[in-house]
Amino acid sequence: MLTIGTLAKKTGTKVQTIRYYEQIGLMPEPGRTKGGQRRYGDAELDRLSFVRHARQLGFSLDAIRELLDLSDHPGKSCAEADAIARRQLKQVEQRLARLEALRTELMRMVHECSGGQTSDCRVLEVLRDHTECLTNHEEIGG
Amino acid sequence: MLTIGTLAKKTGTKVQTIRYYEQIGLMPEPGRTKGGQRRYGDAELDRLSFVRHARQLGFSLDAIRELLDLSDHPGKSCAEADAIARRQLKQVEQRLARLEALRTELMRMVHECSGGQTSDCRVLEVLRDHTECLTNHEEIGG
DNA sequence: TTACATCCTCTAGCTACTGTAGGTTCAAGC
DNA sequence: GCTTGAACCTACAGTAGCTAGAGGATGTAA
Repeated sequence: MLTIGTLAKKTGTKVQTIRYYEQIGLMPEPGRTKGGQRRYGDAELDRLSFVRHARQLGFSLDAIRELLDLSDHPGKSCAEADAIARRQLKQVEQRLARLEALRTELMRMVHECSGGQTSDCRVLEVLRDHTECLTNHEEIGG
Repeated sequence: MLTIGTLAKKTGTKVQTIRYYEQIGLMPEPGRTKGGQRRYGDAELDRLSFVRHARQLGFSLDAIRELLDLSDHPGKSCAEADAIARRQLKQVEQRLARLEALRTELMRMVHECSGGQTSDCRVLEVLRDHTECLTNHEEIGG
C-alpha cells in the first residue's frame, strides 16, 4: 500500500495533482486509513502512470478519460483509441506547422535588428505592421 | 471615433477581450460618451493591432507589456526589444523540438495499430508502458 | 417613438493544475 | 507510552488569457 506522497514520487506527479484527478473523476476514490489518509495499490499506480504518460504526449484530460474507458473494456474495438490518437497526431502536426511559421517570422525580426534605437527597431516595426509578414499567423496560441 | 464593436472587428478581437485588456492595463481607458459607452481613436487602433499581432506571434501579455513600453520610448536602446524577441524565438524552438518528438511517438503508435480489439491495441499498450518509447517526453505540455 | 443591435457591469467558467492556510495523522525513536 | 516532525487532510484562491452569460442601459435608424 502506497501513501499519496509515494505514489506521487513513483509517477512524477505532484500530490495536489493526484487529489485533483480524484476530484474530477479521473482517478478512483482510494481506500483510507482509520485516520482518513489515502492508500493506493498497484491498480492505481498503473492507472496514474497511464494518465501521466498520455499527458506527456499532449492528450487532454477528456481524451485520456476516453482512453481509460477503452482500456477498461478489452473486448471493445480498437478503432476508437486509434481515432483519438490520430486526432492528437493531427493537432500536433497543426501546431508544428504554426510554430514553424512563427519561427520564420521571429528569426526574420531578430536578424534584421541592427541594435540601434527603438525608433528604428525592426522587431517593433514588424509588430506594428502585419503586412510586412511573409507568413499568415491568424490564430492565436500555438 | 470607433465603438468597441467596430474596433473589435477591425482588429479581429472579441469585444470582451478588449475590455479585458483595459482591465489589466494593456489598453488605456478610452473616452466615453455621455451614456458611458467607450469610444476609440486611431492611437488605440494601432495599439490594439500591435498587441494582437504580438499575440499571434506567441508573445505573452507580459512580454507585450514590455514591448509596448519600448515602443512608447523611441530613444531607448533597441537591445531590450531584441532580447524579448530572441527569448520568444528560443521558446518557439524548444516547443518545436518537443512537438517533433511527440509526433514521432504518436505516428509510431498510430501506425502500429492493427485495428483489432482494445486488448491488443498498440495505442493503449504504449500509453501503459513508457519504456517502449523511443523519445524522452518528460515535461508536460507543449 | 419604437425597435433592436450594441453597449454596460459583474460574475463565473474554461484547462490543468499549483500554492497556501490551518489543522490532523503516522511512524520512528526514546 | 510519549514526543517529534514529516507527511497528510480539507478548503479555497490563484495562474494565463480569455470567453460566456445575466440583466439592464444606450445609440441610431425608420
